[in-house]
Amino acid sequence: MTEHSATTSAAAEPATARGEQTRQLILDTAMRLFRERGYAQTTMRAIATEAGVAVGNAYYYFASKEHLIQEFYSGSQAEHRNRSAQVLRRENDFAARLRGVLHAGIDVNAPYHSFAATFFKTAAEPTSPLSPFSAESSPAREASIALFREVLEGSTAKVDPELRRDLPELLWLAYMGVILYWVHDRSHDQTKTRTLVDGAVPLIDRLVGLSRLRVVRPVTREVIALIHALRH
Amino acid sequence: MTEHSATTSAAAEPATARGEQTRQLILDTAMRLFRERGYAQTTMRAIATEAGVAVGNAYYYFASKEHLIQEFYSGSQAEHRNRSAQVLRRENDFAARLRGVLHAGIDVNAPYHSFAATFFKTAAEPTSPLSPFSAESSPAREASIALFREVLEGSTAKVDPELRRDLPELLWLAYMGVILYWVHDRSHDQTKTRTLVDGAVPLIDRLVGLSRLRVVRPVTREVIALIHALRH
DNA sequence: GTCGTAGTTTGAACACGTTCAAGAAGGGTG
DNA sequence: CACCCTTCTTGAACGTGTTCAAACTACGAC
Repeated sequence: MTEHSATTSAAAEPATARGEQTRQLILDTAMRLFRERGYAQTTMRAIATEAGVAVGNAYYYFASKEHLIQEFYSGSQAEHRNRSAQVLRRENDFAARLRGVLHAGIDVNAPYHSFAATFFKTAAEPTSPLSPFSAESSPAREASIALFREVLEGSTAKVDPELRRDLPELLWLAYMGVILYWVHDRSHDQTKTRTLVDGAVPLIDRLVGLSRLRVVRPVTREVIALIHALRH
Repeated sequence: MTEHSATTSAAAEPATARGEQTRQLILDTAMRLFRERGYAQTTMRAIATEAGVAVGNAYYYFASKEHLIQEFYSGSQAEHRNRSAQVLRRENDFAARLRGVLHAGIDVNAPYHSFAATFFKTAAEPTSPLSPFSAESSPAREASIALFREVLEGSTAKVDPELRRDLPELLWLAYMGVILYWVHDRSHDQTKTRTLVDGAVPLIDRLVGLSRLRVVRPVTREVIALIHALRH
């Protein structure tokens, strides 16, 4: 499963109302137990029992235990967009918009911090479909990048036109960095991650502003060329 | 095991020559099988059988299957220091030294790229003792940071004195970033990671050089203050 | 030589994720 | 109503990581 993926016996999309209901029941039960006991301490048997179905039934709808988490992932992403929309409507300063969206991302995920670690563990594995870089999560990634495109485009920021095209992806990458820090953040209520955001945003803002200066321009070009060469 | 660590029934350090021998035999067998078949495809039973011992014996010396990998981790780190030493003796230009050490890091790990992903998966989990940020791998981390301190101190680079103290840690962090990219790098012979290093090093070099300029100084201070606030 | 103890080794047993062949429900078609 | 076919459900069985009580080994003390 690790070295060769692809064999994932794709779980079924429910085709009937009954199916949809069962799927939702299993998912809700799983999420509840994950929150109550943690991911590792929640067995598939426990989920099935609590949901009142057979173990195999869970595997009819979800290819694996980890795939149960992917659901929460896309759910939280939608919620992230919602909460960001408020800030984006209010602000038009680039730094304020970026800061708002980053904080919104933390807000949305905060309730799951305790088992986000487990999710992250899987996501970090390159062959995993849950990896934020994988083809399988490409739609989710694109949606997230689109959010940062909106941060930029709705703002008054003046940016090197060539950088403008790639900046949303870079901001998304920075967001991934924030998440990475957040996952490891053991401080109370993850306040340190807030500090990181509040400290990093002005720096990014200044950097982006500088990108247009004639002296810095060549460096900007260099960076852009590099990330183009590195993209998959 | 995920949410609450600590319970790790610590595996024994061999106290006799016989023990030392068995431990080494198990480790060698495991590493061979990992390379031959990949991590996931290698069962503890297979390791035990091939090594000619009982399954339980492997667990006497290694707390878990993943702990077998930690051994390779510290081994590769020693090898990284060795190989870096050659470059560090030859060069005294900061960029050249940094580039050399980063490439050495990739060289050393290249043979294990196929299953480094699995290792990384575990290392990414915050609660794991294998995490490069964990207390348990603190000695390894310190050793690695020391390597980057040598990169800096043996060089002719002029650096803001306040930054000088923290720069090695930042370089180590950049190295972690390179490794992160490398793990996900699917290009032939991971040539893209080489591109990343060759592209990023001049940028870092320029940035470090700028840190002393009167205009940039306040930003430098800001960055330093931020990373101090964020350190655990 | 016998005993005691620390160190080592064993393999059956356990828990959990996952699979799969068999069957049940549901509902359209004649 | 009888039939078929898709969709869904079941739970026993499998493979694998891990545990543990019991046994074995080595070796110094007496």
